Amino acid sequence: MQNRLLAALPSGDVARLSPHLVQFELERGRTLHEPGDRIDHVYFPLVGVVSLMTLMENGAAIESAMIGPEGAVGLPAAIRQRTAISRAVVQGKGRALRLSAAILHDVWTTSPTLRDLVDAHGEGLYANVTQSVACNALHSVEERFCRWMLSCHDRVEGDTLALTQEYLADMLGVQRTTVTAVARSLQDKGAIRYRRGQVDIIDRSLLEAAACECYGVVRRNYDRLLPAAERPVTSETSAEP
Amino acid sequence: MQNRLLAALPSGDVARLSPHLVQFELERGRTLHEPGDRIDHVYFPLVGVVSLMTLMENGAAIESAMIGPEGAVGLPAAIRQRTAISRAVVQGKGRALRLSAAILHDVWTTSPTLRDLVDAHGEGLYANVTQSVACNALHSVEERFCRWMLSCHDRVEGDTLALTQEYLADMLGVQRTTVTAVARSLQDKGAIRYRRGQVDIIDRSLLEAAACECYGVVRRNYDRLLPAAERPVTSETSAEP
DNA sequence: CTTTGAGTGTCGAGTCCTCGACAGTCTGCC
DNA sequence: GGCAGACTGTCGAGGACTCGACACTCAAAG
Repeated sequence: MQNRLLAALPSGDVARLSPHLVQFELERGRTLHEPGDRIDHVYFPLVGVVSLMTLMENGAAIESAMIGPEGAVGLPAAIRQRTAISRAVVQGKGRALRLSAAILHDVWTTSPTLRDLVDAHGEGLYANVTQSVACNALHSVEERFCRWMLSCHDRVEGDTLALTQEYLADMLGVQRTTVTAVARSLQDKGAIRYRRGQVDIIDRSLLEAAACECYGVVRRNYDRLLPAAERPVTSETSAEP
Repeated sequence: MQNRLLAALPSGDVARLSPHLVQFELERGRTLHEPGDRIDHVYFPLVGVVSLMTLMENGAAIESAMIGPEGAVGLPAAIRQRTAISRAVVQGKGRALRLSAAILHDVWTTSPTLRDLVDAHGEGLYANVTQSVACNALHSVEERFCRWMLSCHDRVEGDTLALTQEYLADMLGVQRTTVTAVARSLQDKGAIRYRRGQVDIIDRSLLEAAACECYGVVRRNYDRLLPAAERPVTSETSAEP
């Protein structure tokens, strides 16, 4: 699996960037930046998920967007040389390529393709957040739970997600007991199976049926804006086993 | 009252833009663009509010952001020559300056100040939407009602807002009966007074006390990113009568 | 092998908000 | 002046989610 932004760059740009791309292990729970931090590095996930969290004054943190191999963490802020406005937390184990913001900015000034990609990424991210505004106001916890599982599943390898119900409750901004009830119900339906800190996706189509439209809307947006993923993971394209 | 983006431009840029700035009346309820529309014009509100709405498949529309004299409608899409992703609806009567996207793009290519302002506007808007994600998940209807009233009050002249409870219910994504109850309660407290399709703000400090933190967070963000408003409207800066 | 702590199951009271329904009231228009 | 339509008031049943509490279970560390 590869990063869709890097994959879309012409070879000339890749040649200029690659000497500065550093392999970086995404360790679960690690914070990449806090609100107010200056952005010195950009992370291009290859596998794995990074959550962008909005912090509230009482310490609550809720996910505003999820970034995986379709994007990069810190992109707009790095280019504009600004500070971060959210907290970026590694959600699931994975790998990324790290790049210094200065190098990225250099290449950005001379590469129209990179500029286009940065813009496309920004638009996809904005559309994602915009959709979440509506989603959090209008959709049930079960719908949002399923949307979240699917988004996550798209961005990692395999069908097992390492996360606790408490963690997920924070992401969604609800009580743990509510997550427990929803998870239980989805397990009874055969959509997922979970153990301590681990969720297996058993039947993706059941999740898709129970998720709100927001999952598909955001996904189609990215597909429209960025070159196709190397390994498509939509159910429509999956072959029989 | 003036548009903060235009006010921050150097005189050379203003000279190039002003022949193409057209006075435009913001009429309540008018749609400036729909999702998917090509953006041919950008609107710089002088007084009044435009709501950016996210549309759902079932026809529901919910506000993702509010734009007034601190910003512009269609900015990022016009510069990048992309299509709109939300519906833009005029919320309250007002005036704006309209500018062709092509002209804006021309000046943008040569003016670093304009590029900075566009970036700042984008960051403010993104921060606004991000905050709303959390707000919609965590805050009560009364808190969000107050946040909305304050945001709106900042962007119009006078203390009277022309809007129905049904309209506001749509914006917040809740039932009208809930809005009625909240409005009633705030009127009893002496914060507002309302009649058919009209709300007077009686005691702004009561609204501020009942609003969630999101109002202040977003406002301070814009103040940090853009040059100060001509007519500050924060309670802190108000003088005694 | 035991202990410890993290993760999950469950319960129940209580609150917020939904959803549908209908009655009243104001405004503008004919 | 009266009518139609838009706007607001109110009610009540019901559902979704909160909030605090406590018991249980598993996994890893000692």
